[in-house]
Amino acid sequence: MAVRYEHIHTCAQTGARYGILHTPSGSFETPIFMPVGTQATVKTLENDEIHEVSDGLILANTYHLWLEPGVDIIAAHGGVKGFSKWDGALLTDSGGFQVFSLSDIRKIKEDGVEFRHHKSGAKLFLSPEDAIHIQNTLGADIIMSFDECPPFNSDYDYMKQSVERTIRWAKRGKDAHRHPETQALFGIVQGGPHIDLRRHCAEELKAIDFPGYAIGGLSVGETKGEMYQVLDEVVPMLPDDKPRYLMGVGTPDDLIEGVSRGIDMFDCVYPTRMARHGTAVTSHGKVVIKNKTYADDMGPLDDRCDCKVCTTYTRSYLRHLFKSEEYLGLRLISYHNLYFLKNLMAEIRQAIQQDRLADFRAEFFERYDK
RNA sequence: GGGAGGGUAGCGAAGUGGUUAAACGCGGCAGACUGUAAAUCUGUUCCCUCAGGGUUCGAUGGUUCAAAUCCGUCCCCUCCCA
Repeated sequence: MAVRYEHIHTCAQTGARYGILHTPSGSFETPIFMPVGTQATVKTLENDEIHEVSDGLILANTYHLWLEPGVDIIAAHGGVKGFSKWDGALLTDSGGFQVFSLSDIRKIKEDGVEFRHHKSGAKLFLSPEDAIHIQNTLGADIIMSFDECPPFNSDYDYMKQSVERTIRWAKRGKDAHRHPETQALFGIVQGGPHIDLRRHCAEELKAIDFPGYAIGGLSVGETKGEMYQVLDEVVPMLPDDKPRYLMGVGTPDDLIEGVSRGIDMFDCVYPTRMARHGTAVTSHGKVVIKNKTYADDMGPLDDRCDCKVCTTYTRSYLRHLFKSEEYLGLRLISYHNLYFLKNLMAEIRQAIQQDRLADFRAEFFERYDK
């Protein structure tokens, strides 16, 4: 197996897990947050900075890299890591989410998905086998099953049909997988809000046997309460000796709630996108740095943060960078936001080991606004 | 001195008798953003006690039921010719 999960401790207060994820590119403490670098770049940051603000495991996206620059160019570099010169660990998403997010220009068939290129309009086709083979070439340590991520509120019959297809695609993907010894293929549990469908999907995927399991189809517009309910039900369905990955989740509160429910891995665009749009994530909540109130604010972005941005620059300066559309602003907030989540996860891990995650959660929300 | 064109909300710029507090862009002020088609999108932007009311379109005096829009006078700007 390419990836092995070593369970070390369960928080007595919450049931949250502390463990170590062993991968071909290193071992990582969990729970872990993984920054997203869709186009083989965590937007605005360079590799040495990514190391500073992450735990060394990041994402890239099959769909986008397949289209641009194409598999051949990446293969010529020996894979995504050779291409971007990222020397940490890597996970690639399969493109399943893009089937959902580009839904107005796709046709889902049993054999795969017909897309229209979102820029050129060219007709493209991606099968579960293609998605795995592309990921085999991209060369990530962890690769994902090609799933369908339907809208949360899809009607039951469609959701059932979709889940069945996702299960069949998962099996086909595993059969097509060429490097199971160096790349761990994770299955993805779908089913929307329907617990029976979630259970069915989880059982079938466990029967196929994957080295890790993801929960998909969440953080797609449903309420937080709905998401937590699904987690409450679904996490216990997953094996204890395998990593559990909640896809697409990354607000500070959701990370804490997810960990408390037994999740080990997260990824999210949230910190980097918010940063580029001018919002910092801090221990006190969101700071919309463009707001006039920060024009003459001599304080740091987050008075509890020790990252180089918070220990160097004033809010006033950061606001100035955004108001004058200077690139440095995007970089600095991106850096801080990721650092903040990295630090948050480290605190969470420590709290789990000390059996005090519930206390930590209470303390965190005490000062965290909204 | 002669000729031509202009002065509209913070800026630029439409509008040339009524449905105009006045298009649109920029700027300003807010909001959204969760497996990244996103350095994007949305709202708002004369004043107030804001489902209503009050003052506007260089100034001033008229015409009209009604004017940013028509007429008179004045002020200012740009360009061309001397």
